[in-house]
Formats: sequence, structure tokens, C-alpha cells
Amino acid sequence: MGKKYNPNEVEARWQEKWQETGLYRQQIDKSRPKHYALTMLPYPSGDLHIGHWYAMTPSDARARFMRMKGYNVLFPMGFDAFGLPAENAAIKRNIHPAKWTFANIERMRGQLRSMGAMFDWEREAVSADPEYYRWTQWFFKKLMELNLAYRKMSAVDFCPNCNTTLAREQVWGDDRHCERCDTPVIKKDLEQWFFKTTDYADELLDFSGIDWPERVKVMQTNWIGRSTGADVVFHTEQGDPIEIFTTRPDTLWGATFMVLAPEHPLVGKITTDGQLGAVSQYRENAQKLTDIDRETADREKTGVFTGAYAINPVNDARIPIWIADYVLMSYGSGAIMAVPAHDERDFEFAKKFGLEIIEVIRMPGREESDGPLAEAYVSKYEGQLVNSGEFTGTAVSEAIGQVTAWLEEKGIGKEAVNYRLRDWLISRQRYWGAPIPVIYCPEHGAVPVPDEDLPVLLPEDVEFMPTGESPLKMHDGFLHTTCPTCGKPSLRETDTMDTFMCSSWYQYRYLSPHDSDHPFDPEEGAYWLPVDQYTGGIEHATMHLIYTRFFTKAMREMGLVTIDEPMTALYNQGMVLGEDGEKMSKSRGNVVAPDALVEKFGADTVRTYLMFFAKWNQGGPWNYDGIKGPERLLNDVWEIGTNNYMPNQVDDEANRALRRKTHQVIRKVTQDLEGFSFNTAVAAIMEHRNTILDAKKAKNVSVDAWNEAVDSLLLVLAPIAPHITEELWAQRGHGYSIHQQPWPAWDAEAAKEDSITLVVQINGKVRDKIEVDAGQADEALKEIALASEKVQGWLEGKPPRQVIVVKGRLVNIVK
RNA sequence: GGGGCGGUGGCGAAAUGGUAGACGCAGCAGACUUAAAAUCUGCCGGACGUCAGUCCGUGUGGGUUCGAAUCCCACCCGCCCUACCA
Repeated sequence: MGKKYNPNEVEARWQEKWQETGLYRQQIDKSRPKHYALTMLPYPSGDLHIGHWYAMTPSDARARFMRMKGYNVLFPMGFDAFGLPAENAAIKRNIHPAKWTFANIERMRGQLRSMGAMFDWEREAVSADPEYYRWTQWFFKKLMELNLAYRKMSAVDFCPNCNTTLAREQVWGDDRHCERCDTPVIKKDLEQWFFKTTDYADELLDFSGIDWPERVKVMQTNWIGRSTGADVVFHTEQGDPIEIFTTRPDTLWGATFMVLAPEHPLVGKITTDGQLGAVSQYRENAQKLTDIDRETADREKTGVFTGAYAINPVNDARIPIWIADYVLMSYGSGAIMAVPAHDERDFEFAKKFGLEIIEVIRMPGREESDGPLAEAYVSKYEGQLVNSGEFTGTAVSEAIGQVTAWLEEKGIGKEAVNYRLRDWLISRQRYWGAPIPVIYCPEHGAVPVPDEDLPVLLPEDVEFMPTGESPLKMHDGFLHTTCPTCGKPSLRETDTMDTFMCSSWYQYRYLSPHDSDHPFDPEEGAYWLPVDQYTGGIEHATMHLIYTRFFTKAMREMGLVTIDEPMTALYNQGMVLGEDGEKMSKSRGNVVAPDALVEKFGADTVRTYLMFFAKWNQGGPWNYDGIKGPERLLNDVWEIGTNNYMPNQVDDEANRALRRKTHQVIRKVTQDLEGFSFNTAVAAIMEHRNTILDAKKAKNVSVDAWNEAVDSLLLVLAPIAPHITEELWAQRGHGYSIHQQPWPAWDAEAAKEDSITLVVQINGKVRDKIEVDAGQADEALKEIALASEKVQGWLEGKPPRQVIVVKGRLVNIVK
């Protein structure tokens, strides 16, 4: 007894014991309800960042809490181990990506263990392991079978300085520059593999089965960007059809010109000889333009007339056809009808090039004689149609539907839906990823590699110098193979898969990471799925979280799962910032290193501080002095837990007060951990610590009340600070392990206050506070309040106009 | 331009219609110490006041309410995401 708290010694000892005894082995147990808790897996960059701690330790605390509440909890961990940084290290420092990655994983496993989290390491999955990526490749083939994977020529992000294509996640910032060299990216046409995420666009918009933050649902909804309208077919004077999509078929009569994307296939055919020079020059420039130039919205509009004309099918008007880069080939059909009077972009374009502007929606209050429009009038809700043939006079709000029906009747167009969401481009021209399991046969085309030949292993002896082509293309042994169908010499696909593909199904691989017959064991799946609580950063809202939802829906088609959504509930944590309030970065020099903190304070203190300093979904700046609060808390807990308490004289009142606080803290911490309010849970525990220290000094509570208070303190602190509580639990003579104890229940009777502070207000201002017995009727509280001397003074003998009583809390007297 | 989150003591924060600032950090005063650290006690939003207390105070301005940090309207500031999607 009285031994000083030595966190490093205590933590190392218990971590070892936990491992030896398999305390965190997580296995099917049908007698208990299951809870699958999942936190986003890290990329093995080499060092565990404080951000990893911030993401993982509160998740761990929540998982531990659920375990104590009686759930059979699965809380696995793994590594998203493919990706470009490994390849950069190879280029820069001449280390093989595999060596670099697996060394980092080894190091990070040790760092993760130092957190004292309840991860079941026997379920660890590593995406760069052939045992794992074999199944990533198998999924690719399954998607091919379901027609959810296809190959197409497409324009991808390309860094002209590094001479390589980039993944979307490597294109950074507002100006869309290369992560490595800051050069703005350009577009390059390449034959690529895509997954048909758009097939599920409507289902992805349905969030009814999942409890996800509003913010994520809004971001995904915007990202998917469903718009309804009509497809309408125009024709050139020569009779070539040009299909356009519009959300405003009601404005068709105001279409005064058309615009094609510069890459539109019809451009070559329709351009007149006189315009040929200007058009080809514009197209050439558009291709060379970087995305930064092309996608900046406030840039002045540019464009060129093709010399050709189209006929507006609703009124036979002859309208010029232009090309301009504000029309994107990748959305809709790559062509638009331009209605300058009612679209801001078309208005700007028409003004610049002197094109006709015809008003077809009259804004309420506007007269014909008011002169030309000063800006586009875009409301869908107010105004009526003018200059629109038989629809003239129709209210805009009605016109969209009516015109669409009319177009269908006339055979000019039909109702249509378009999505902003694009199919998922998964080809990557880099080495360190899962090879796409396809062989190109001169006779049979793209043939999937047979299951028995999976995995398609990444060869080790590869040249990494960036040339703009996949490194695997330079590897003769890999490249040349034979067709699985006919045996003729064939070439392998040399691109690898986007690493988001690996992370789209990792929650399934955790179920049976070494299963060599299935991507995951169906029996494990039937018990554990779906993930009950997912936690991670908001930055994955529109990428990973859409991909994994898509994957689960595709797996449902494959007959592998019966669920529609991978994760029932989602919670997004905030970010720990540097002490200066800025995002942590090496260049700013404000990075907080968790290893040094653990060495100095112990993991429990670091965990407690991370959960205490801010609300979890908010995050905030790190503060080196702030950690002293939790440090003192755990020192006090140690002192309390090791104290051999003997009362002097037991005071009944003090005894009841301590019991009340004990049951109140149980209630508060239970509710707070349920609601992810870790900071107030820790505050409540600190308050209880203060109460216990007072009792310790006064020595006026019974041994029973003391023990109840101290044991409860340890139990509610156990999920947050697992080591010190385990140690003190053992020292106090309880059985191993505290983490297997049932979560304490609070006794509502014991937690009840027997007196309250009655707040007495006059006109909403606090004028008196009176201690009264709890549970009194409103009428009695009113009497007490009116009898107050202070109230009498304020009322100056006049009767109150109104008295409002808030049950058990407050009386407001209106003078 | 669009969307989201936020603005409360010196600082991190509590409080989501009912006592603003729980809990903690820093600070100040005192105790212990040769000294420092650690620890302990007290104070700790501002103004006025000898005390009792009074007035002001949650980005700004209005409103609803017996009562507003909290609800509504308008605006200012900060951060994040997104960006010509027809």
C-alpha cells in the first residue's frame, strides 16, 4: 500500500496479462447479443499519430462499455496497406514498397498495443497481404460477372511533372494540384476499368435504414446529385440528332443557341470550313487546359461558333451551335440547349458573344415594357410562361410537368433523371496495389483470371521510376502470359486497383481473415453483420462511405450478405489540432507525438485527456498543460484505490450524501457513454473523485459506502482508463478482470436528491434561492416563494399578476 | 457561388426553453520546503458597493415568451466541404 502510481509499469504488466489470457478474443457466442464496433483502419504511414489515438481510444472506450453492458463485442483492427506513399518511399529512398509497408505495420502494431485497446489481434487483416488481395481480386471478377465492372476510355487526372496519373485522393486543394510536386493536374485519355456505382444511385440516396449523421447524408445526397428533367432531341439543319438533358423543359422556347462540349463527337462533323481553324484551336487548348483553369467557376466564359445551326423542335427556330468548355462531356450527353434568359451561365455566355436572349418566363411584377433582362431569371416556382406557344400563360410551377408530358406525346423528348455521381474509376497506373485480374487475349478480349490462379501476385523485382506507365508493364515475366480460354500468348492487365476497393470490404474480412475458401466465413457473417457502430472522420463521407455502401449492395446481389447497408450507425469524430489551433503538419512544427506522451504520462492519462478536452465530434487544439487535469485525476484515483479506509465516526447524513453521488455518477456516465459525450463523462468522474476525497478527509462515511463509491468509480472509469482500473480492481481484492464485470446499475432511489434549491425569480430575474425539501407540490413551492422576505421587498405590498411554477425547480413571479 | 459546422471567462469547455460558466487548465494569495517540483487551502466574467447587494454579460441588431446561450428573422466573423452538373 501507498506505492506510487507508475503507469508504465502497470500498463506493460496488464497488456501482457490481457494477451496471455486472451481477454480480448472475440468469438461467436449466441447466448449474448452481439455488437460489432468498428473504427476506420489506418494506412501504415510509419508512425501512429495523435489523430489515430483520437479516433481509436474513444471508440475503444465505447466498445468496452458495450461489453460491460453484456454485449458480445467485436472490435477488430487492421491496415489499409496498399497505396502510393510506399511507392514514393521506394523511388526516393530505394526501399521496396513491401518492405517499407510491412516494417511500418510492425512498428504501428506495437504503438497500437500501447493504447491498451481491446482489439482482437487474431482478427487482424492487412490489405496488401496476398491472402487478403486474392479476395479483392475475386470481388473484381464477381463484379465483372454481374456487369457491374466495365472498361472504357476516359479522361483521368494526370500530373505532367511526375509523368504519372494520380488517384483522386492525390489531387489536393482548391486549385487541384499534385500532392507530390504541387503541379496542377491535367486530363489524359486512358482505357480504364469502372464500377457501376451509378446503378445504385437511387438506392444510395435512401438512408431510411441507417442512423447516420445528417451531415454525411447531406454530403452524399449532394455528391450523388440527382436531378430530374427531360431528354430532348434537337437536330442540326443537316439532320444529325443532338440529345440534350435539361431540368427546365418549360424554358425550351427560350433556347436561342446550343453548346457542345469541346470533346463532343459531333463537333468534327458539323463544323463548317470557315470555322474549322478556330474550332480546332479551341479544342486543342481545352485539352491542354488544366483542371484548375477549366473548373474554376468564376472564370470568364469562352467558346467558339461551329458555323452550324440546329432546329429547336418546339418552335422550329434556327439556332447557332457553339462549343464551350463550360459544358462537360462527362455530364448528361455533353450538349446543352442554352436558355440565356433563365440560366446564369447561358446568360453570361450570350452577353459576351452577343447572342439572342428571349424571355419565356415572366417574373411576377415585370412588364413587357420593362426592357431587356439585367440578369437571368431562374425561379422554378414563381412566374408564368410567355412566348411559349400553347403554353403561354401557364404557371411555371405547373409547366415543367405539362411540357414534359407534351414532349413525350410529340415524340420530341421524354422524362429523364441525371446524376452528378460518376461510375467509380478503379484503374491505377501504379505498382503498389492489387493487380486487376484480367488477361487480354487477341481472340477472346478481356478474360478474367480463373479462380484457381488467384491471387495474381505482385512481382517483387520491379522498376519504380515514374514513366507515366504502370511499372508492371515493364516487367516481362508479369506482362506476358497465355489466354486461360485458348492458351494463345496474351498480355496481362498491368494497372492495379484503387486502394478504396480494398477498404470497401475490410469489415467483412475481419470476420475470418485467414479463410482461404471464402472472402469471409458465412457463419461469422450471419452472427456479426452488420457493423452496429462505425466511427471515423468526416473526410470519408463521399468516398469510402459511398464505396462501401455500393460494395455491400453488390455483395447482396452476389448472395454473400442479406443486409442492404454495411453500417447501421455512424459517428464522426472531430480532429485534434496543434497547440496553435491549426491542422497538425510537419512543416508547421505543431505535431503532437503520442509515444512521448505515453512514456511521460502513461496511456491511461493520454486516453482520458483525449476524451476530456473537447466534445468528440468537435475536436479542438491540443494543450500540453491541459493534460495535467487527467494526470491528477488518475493520481487521485490511485490514492483512493490503494487507501486502506477506516472511518472515525460515521455520519448518516454524509453516508447518504456519498451514496447519492455514487449512484448519480453511475447514471451520468452511463448516459454520457451511450451518447458519445465522453468529455462530460470524465467531468462527472472528476466530480466523484472530489466527493470521495472529501469523504476520505472527513472519515465520516461507513466502510460499505466507501467501498461502493470506490468500486463504482473504478467500474465507470474502466472503459476510459483500462489499465489503472484493472490494477486497482485487483489490488482491492476483486477477481480478474474488471473488464468482464457487469456495468453497474444505478439505484434511482439512492440517487434522488432529498432537498432542492428553489430558485425564485421576479420577472425572470433571480431574486432568491431557498433550500426546500424535494418532491413538494407546485402550490407549496408557490407559497414558500411568496413568503420569502426578499420577494416581499420586491413586490412592495402589491399582489403578483401571475406566478409560474416549474416543477421542483423554480418559481417565477410576474410583478 | 452553394452546403455544413461553429462563435459562451485569460484558455479548453458545461448548460438545447427555467440558477450561465459544471469539470478542468492557467493565474493570484497562503501553507509545506533551504529551494524548486509535487501536494494542500482559499480566490478566480466585468462594473459599482463597507457589507447586504445591485447593474451588465453567451458575435451584432431585432422578435417570440412569464422566462432565451438555447426558438424565429436579418447581419458580421471563423473553420471545413464542394464547386460551370445544364
